[in-house]
Amino acid sequence: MEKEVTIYDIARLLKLSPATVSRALKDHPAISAGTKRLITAAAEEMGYRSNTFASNLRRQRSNTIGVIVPRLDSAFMSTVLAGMEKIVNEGNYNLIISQSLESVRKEKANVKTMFDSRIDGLLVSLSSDTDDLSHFQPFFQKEIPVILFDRVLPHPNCTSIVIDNVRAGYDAAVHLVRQGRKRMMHVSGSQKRNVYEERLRGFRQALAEHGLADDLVLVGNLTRQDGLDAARYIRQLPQPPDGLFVASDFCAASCIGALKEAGFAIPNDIAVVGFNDDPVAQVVEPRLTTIRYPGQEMGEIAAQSLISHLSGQPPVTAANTIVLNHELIVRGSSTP
Amino acid sequence: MEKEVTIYDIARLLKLSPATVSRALKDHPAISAGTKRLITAAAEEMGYRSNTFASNLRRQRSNTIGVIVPRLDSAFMSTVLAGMEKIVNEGNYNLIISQSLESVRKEKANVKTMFDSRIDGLLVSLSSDTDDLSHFQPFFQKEIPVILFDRVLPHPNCTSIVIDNVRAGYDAAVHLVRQGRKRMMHVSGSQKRNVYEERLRGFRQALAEHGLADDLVLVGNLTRQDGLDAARYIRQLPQPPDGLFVASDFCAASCIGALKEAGFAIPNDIAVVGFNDDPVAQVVEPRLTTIRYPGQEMGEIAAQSLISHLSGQPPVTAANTIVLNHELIVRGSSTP
DNA sequence: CTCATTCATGCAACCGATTGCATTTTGCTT
DNA sequence: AAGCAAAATGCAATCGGTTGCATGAATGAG
Repeated sequence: MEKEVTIYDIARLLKLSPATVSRALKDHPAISAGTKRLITAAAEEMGYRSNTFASNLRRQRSNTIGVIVPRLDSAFMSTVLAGMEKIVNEGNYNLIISQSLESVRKEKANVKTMFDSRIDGLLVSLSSDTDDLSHFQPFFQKEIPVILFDRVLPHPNCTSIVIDNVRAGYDAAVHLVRQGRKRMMHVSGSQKRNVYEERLRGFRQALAEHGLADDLVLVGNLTRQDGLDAARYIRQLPQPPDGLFVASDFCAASCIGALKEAGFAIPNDIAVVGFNDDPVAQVVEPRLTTIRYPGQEMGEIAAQSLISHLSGQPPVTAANTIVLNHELIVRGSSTP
Repeated sequence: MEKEVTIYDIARLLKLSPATVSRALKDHPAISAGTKRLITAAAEEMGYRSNTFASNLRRQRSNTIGVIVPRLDSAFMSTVLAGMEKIVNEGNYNLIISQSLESVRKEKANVKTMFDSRIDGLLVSLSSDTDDLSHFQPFFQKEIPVILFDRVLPHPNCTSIVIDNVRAGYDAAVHLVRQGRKRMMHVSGSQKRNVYEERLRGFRQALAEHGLADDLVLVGNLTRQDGLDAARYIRQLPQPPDGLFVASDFCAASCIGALKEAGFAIPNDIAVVGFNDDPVAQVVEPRLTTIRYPGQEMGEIAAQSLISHLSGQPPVTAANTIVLNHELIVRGSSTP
C-alpha cells in the first residue's frame, strides 16, 4: 500500500504552505485564482484525497447525518430514503442508515451508536413500541438537531414531519360511506404510534358524523398474518362488515386474498381501502384503493430542514410540525 | 455546547497518563485490572465518548464498511442488508449504504464517495448496466477488499457470493416440464447481469434436454410495466405458452394479474414460476411458485468474509466464489 | 515618491487517540 | 538486603487538515 498524498506533499511540490493548499482546496476567497488553479491541478494529478478524519477532528463535526427507520424493507421507506439521499448529497453530507426493526431496544442501541459517531443531526421514524424520547436526551443536551418523520412523538426539541393522519383516516371512512357502506371495520397498528392512533381517530370521527357504529376495530402489527387473522375474524362474525379500512396496503392485500377464499366478493360484499400506495396495491386483485403518501417529498423536506438548521439559524424552526398533503386514490377494491 | 470529555480529562482526574487511559479503555493486557476498573468507571461517570475521528486518523482505518446496492426498496435487498448489519455490528464495524438506482453513473459516484470516505472494505451488488469493474480500480490499487454479491462480474481481485442461477433457472424449467407443460416462455432482465443471463441459460438448457422450443424469451427491466407488457404479448400470440418463468416475483405478480384479466386461467392455462420468494408471492392469487433466495444468509456470509479478510490473512480467500443453495417453493401458480 | 490599504500567503497551535520504547514499580528469589 | 525479571505506567511523536493572527507584497491615492 503506497502512502497517501497529503496537503503537505502538495505544498512541498508547489513550494507553498499547507495552509494555502488547504484554503485553495476549500475555495477560500483569500487565495488568488491562479494559485487555486495550480493547487487543484496538482491535487488531481497526484491523486490527492482529503482525509475526512483529520478534517472532522479539527472542525469538530462529521458532516454526516444519521437516519433511523423501523425497517428498510418497505417501499414507502425506500422512497423516503431516496429523497433524503438526494438532498443530503447535494448539501455535501453523508448518510448513515440503521433500522430499529420495530424494537425500542434496538432503537436505543442505534441512537447510541449514532451519538458516538458524532453525527451532526438525526432523522428518525420511531419504532412501534417507542413510548418516549428519553433515549434522545444526549442529543438534546448537546443541541444536536433531531427531526422526526412519519412516526413521531411530540417534543419541544424536535421538529416533526407528518401527514394529517386523522384527516386521512377520515377521508378513507368517508369514501366508504359514499360507496353506501354501513358497517365499517378498521385494522390498525400499535396505538402507541401516532400514525395508527390518528388514522383510527379520523376513521371514528367520520363514522360518528354519519351515525355509524365503530365497534369493529382490530389492532395488530399489520403483517401478512394479521391480514389473514382479520379475514378469519370477519368470517365468523354474525354480521360481517361491508367496508374495511386497513392501515397498510400489504396487510390489506393479504386480507383481501383470505376474504376472497372465504367467499366474500370484493368490493361487492366488502369494499376495502388500504394505506400508502405500496406497489402491491397495483398487483392485488382487485386493485387496491388507498391513500397515497408523499414519501420522496417527506424525505426531501426532512433532510432539507435538517440541513438548513445545521448551516443556518436555529430560530428558523418556528415551525415545529410540518404537515404534507396526502391523497385518496380510488381503485377497484372499493368501487364496482 | 459543553466541551467533550477526552482521555486527557480522565487522565488528569485519575493522575494517570493519557496512554494508560487509552490502553485501559481498549482493554490492553498491559494495564492492571484495578486501574482498568478505575478508568472505565471514571469514563462512564464523566460521560466520555471516544472520538472516532482521532482514532481513525491515528490508526489509518475507518472501521467502516461500504455497501452499494442497485435499490434499497426490494424485500430481497433488505434481508441481505439485515444480515450484513448483524455481522458487521458484532464485529464492531459501521455500515454506510448507498444505492446506484440501476445506473452505472450513480454507481461510479457512489464508489468514489466510498473511496474518499476511506472505508475498509466494500460490498457491492452491481447495477443493471454495469459492464466492467474499472471504476473499482482505486480500491484494487490500494488493496482494499471488494466483495461482490448476487449481481457479480468475474474479477481476479474480487470474491463473489452468488447462488447457482443456471441451476435455479434449470430447476424452474424442469418443474414446469414436470407439470406437463410443453410451450415455455421466460421473462428476464438485463442480459449484462449474470443473474438474468444465467437463469435464462439454465432455462434453455432444461428445455433443450426435454426437446422443447425456447423461442419465447422477453428481456426487460422486470418492472410492473414489463409484467403487463408480457401479458399483452402473450395475449396476441397465436399459440400462447402454457408455462411461464419470470425472473422476479413482483413482475410475475403483475403479469399474472394482467393474464387473468385477459381470460387466462392460472395455473390451468399457464403455469407460472417467479423468483426470490418476495412477500408479494404470498399475496398474489394464486400464490406464486418461486425460487427462494437466502438473502439474510448471503448478507451474513458476504460481511463475514469481508471482516475475516480485514482482520486476518488475505490468503484465506482461496475461494474466489462462494455459492449458496436455493430452493424451489411450489405453490398454487404452477400446480392445480 | 510615500504611506495606507487591500490582497495573498505563511506560521504555529490546535483537534484527541494511539503506540514503540523507556522508565518505574512490583514481586520474588536467594 | 540485594538483585532481577516481569508487570505496569509514562513520554512524546504522530496522524492530516484547519484557522486566528502575523507578515509580506502589491496596489492606489495624494
